[in-house]
Amino acid sequence: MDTKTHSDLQEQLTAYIVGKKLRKTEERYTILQQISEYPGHFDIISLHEKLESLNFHVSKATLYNNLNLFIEAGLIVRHFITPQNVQYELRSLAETHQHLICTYCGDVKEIRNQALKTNACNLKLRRFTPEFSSLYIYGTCSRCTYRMNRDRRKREKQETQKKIK
Amino acid sequence: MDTKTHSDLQEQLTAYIVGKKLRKTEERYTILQQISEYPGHFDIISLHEKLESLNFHVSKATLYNNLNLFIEAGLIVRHFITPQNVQYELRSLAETHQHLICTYCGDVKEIRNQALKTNACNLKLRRFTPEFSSLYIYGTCSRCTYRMNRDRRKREKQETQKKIK
DNA sequence: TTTACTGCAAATATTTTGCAATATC
DNA sequence: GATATTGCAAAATATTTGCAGTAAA
Repeated sequence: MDTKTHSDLQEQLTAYIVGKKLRKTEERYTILQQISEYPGHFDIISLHEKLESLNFHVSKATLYNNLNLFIEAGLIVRHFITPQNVQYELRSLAETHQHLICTYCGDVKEIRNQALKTNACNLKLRRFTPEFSSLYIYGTCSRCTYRMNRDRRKREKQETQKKIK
Repeated sequence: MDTKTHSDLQEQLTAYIVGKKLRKTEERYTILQQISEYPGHFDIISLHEKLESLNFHVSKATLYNNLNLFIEAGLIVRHFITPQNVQYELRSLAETHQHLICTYCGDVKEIRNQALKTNACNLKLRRFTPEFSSLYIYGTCSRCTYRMNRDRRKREKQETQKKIK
């Protein structure tokens, strides 16, 4: 685990909390600590279970509240894969990759492609200050491509046999 | 309204339906017709109301089913702004712009920036066939920036007056 | 005639909200 | 001491599912 990154996160959180005159609660720092240990995406349920397994009990409401706080503080980002599949990720991690999302099964993969990195955050826009950008590439994963081809072949075979009958 | 685009859409839908051995229902073509008239984003509720106002009654379930079908057919795309704010858009429109999403108020704006257009769909990826890509730029809209600065000034003023007392 | 599609309502899943208790500043 | 934060449960919201009836092929 990259402890430097984690203490950076702590500092960022503290700066945000102090700036907004909010309160430094144990929950906030413990939740952030656990988030910093994820090597990639996580969802609310997984995070809740992770905390429970450490005997650190927080309510879902508190998790939601604090994840929103972390998003506003720029520490994490939220990926809306589907309305039923919302994933969170450290912003510093999210900046390193793009997402492939299968339109059929909803599977998410990450790719690292330098050519796709946009300079969206350096844009000078009127009436908007960009902080972070995400590129989502939708398409068909190999498993779904295979499944669909197989189903089509099966269907065509049935058609042929019907005609023979 | 661009009728050429709309008949293109109809043709695409028919091709998809025939290819998958599905059925050409009145609902599908009427829903698609109404979608083609949107100049930008729309959500399920707006679409439902639009259809109701024409005395064309379809259930929400049918709308959801068919929007999913249209997505699979590549006619429309879905933008997950937040879990409570899911927007749809003609794919041909979505390809022309990028999205600015305010982290604080959830407001969505569109920008057209040629430099940000990626060639993600031309990528040769292993185990994935890209169809469509979306770039989301998160940040702070001018209204929220203003609101936050104003609140901070107000807070600081209160602090000062407290010390004076 | 087969079965995909639709409508309705119930079920499911996720996130938000209200409020009392607690903890931070 | 003032009030931000938490936990709990209820409420609100969005989407999916099951099933009976309808309609396309």
